[in-house]
Amino acid sequence: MEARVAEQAERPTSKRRAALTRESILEAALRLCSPEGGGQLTFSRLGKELGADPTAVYRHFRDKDDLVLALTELTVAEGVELARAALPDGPSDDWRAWLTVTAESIRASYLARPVVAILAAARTTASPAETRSVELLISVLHRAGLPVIEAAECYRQLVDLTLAMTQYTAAFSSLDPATQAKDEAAWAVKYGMLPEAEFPLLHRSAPRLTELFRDDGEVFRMILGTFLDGVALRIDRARDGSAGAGRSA
Amino acid sequence: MEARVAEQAERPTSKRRAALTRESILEAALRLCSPEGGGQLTFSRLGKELGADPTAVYRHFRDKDDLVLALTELTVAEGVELARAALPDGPSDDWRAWLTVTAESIRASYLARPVVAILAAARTTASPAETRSVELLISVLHRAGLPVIEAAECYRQLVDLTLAMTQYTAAFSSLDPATQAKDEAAWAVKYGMLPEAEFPLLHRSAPRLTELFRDDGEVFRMILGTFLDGVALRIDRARDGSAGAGRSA
DNA sequence: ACCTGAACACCGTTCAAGT
DNA sequence: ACCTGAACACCGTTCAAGT
Repeated sequence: MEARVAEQAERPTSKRRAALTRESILEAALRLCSPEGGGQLTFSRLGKELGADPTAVYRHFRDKDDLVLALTELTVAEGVELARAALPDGPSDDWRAWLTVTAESIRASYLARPVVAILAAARTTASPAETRSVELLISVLHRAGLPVIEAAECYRQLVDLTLAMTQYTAAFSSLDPATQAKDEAAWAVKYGMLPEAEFPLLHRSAPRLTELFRDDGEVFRMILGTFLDGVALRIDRARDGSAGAGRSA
Repeated sequence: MEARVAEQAERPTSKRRAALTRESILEAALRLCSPEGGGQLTFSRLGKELGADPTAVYRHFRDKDDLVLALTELTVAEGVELARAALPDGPSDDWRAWLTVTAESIRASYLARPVVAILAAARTTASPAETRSVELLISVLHRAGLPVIEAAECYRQLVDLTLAMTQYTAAFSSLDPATQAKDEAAWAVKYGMLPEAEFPLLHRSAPRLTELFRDDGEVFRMILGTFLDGVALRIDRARDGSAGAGRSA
């Protein structure tokens, strides 16, 4: 027993590979998923990063989906943590700030590893971090004035909107630069050169649209703003009394 | 000359393969992309569908991205056509109906071939059908009361929101059934069994959330409704006069 | 109990050879 | 001018063999 321990500690400087564990594999995978790590997640690259045979990962994860789901849990947990750090303790009454910070935090943690966004934005892990965060979001909307079920529907809208936009952005920015350039050219050139006679409004707004092409974050922030204006309207409606169930103005 | 024409028409019933053209390839590709066609687009399947060698397609499209972009143009054109058919002639003054129908139509044409949504929802082709539709959308918002640039920003928000949600839905529904079942279980089981003491609101709204999991269309319609409420607020603000540039309430 | 490495069925793409 | 078919560099995954 003692001899084996000693043997293990014997060559601390030699390049013996770290024992493969779920945690060490997830760490390596997160490194690969980040833009600095190349942003691509394959068994081959993962094996190289771990100094092990690519198929060794199968001893710790059933398949790639299993691995991706575990990465999603970590990503969601990080997003929730980011949001909590940016918010005052406990759910304040500023529901708008609360929802904005939560949405931006989730988006940021996914965009730090775009592959995860592409492969699993629409997946549900039902991890503790996730369920606690959902309960909190619903409570913020409920305390703002929405009935419970409507608050839950509203939470769902916000999260799906955020995840969908995040996946959309991640998918585009993961295309190779030459392909992205094709699209940028479509905006900058084709939309910029539309004849004023036939396209009077597009002619005037093309510069702004090209600007927006170059900054997805701006479009997301605008959508979030408009969406939350709609939520505000529903909250006002719910507070004004139980009557008047009409939808649109 | 005449002899060759006669020769070509000679065996109309024999199984001579149709000449490979850009159009015939696109038709075959659209067939494969539809759910009934299997929903997967690969050169191998495409070659089989065309009765030709898989690599023959490379004589008509530079690479897969070129093919996908052409399919995207057709999809957008179909969406625009769908919207026009559902709307009265010319842009009416009911901006809300206009935007709703346009968003639903684009969504429907992409979901008829989910692979295209997954691979190219975020791409810009700047095709004539696209540019004409954009000009119309901006004009509807402008006539509703928004300044041109704000109308353009609003168009962009609506389209990105719609395309992102469509890609999100398409990506999830293209997962194999076993994988989708994992997520459904997360909602129906884990969320349904949360202890009431710790999760009072989730406990009450879990049934509704599970319902929403099963119908993405419903979530999209709700998001669209909330978003358009926000747009209505901005239109009111713009109409009330040029003062009061504040964003949120 | 865990890891290795060959093997398999797929991808998109290239290129020399056919007609 | 267009199509064929072998070939290449990748994917995820399986499985018998090692230790």
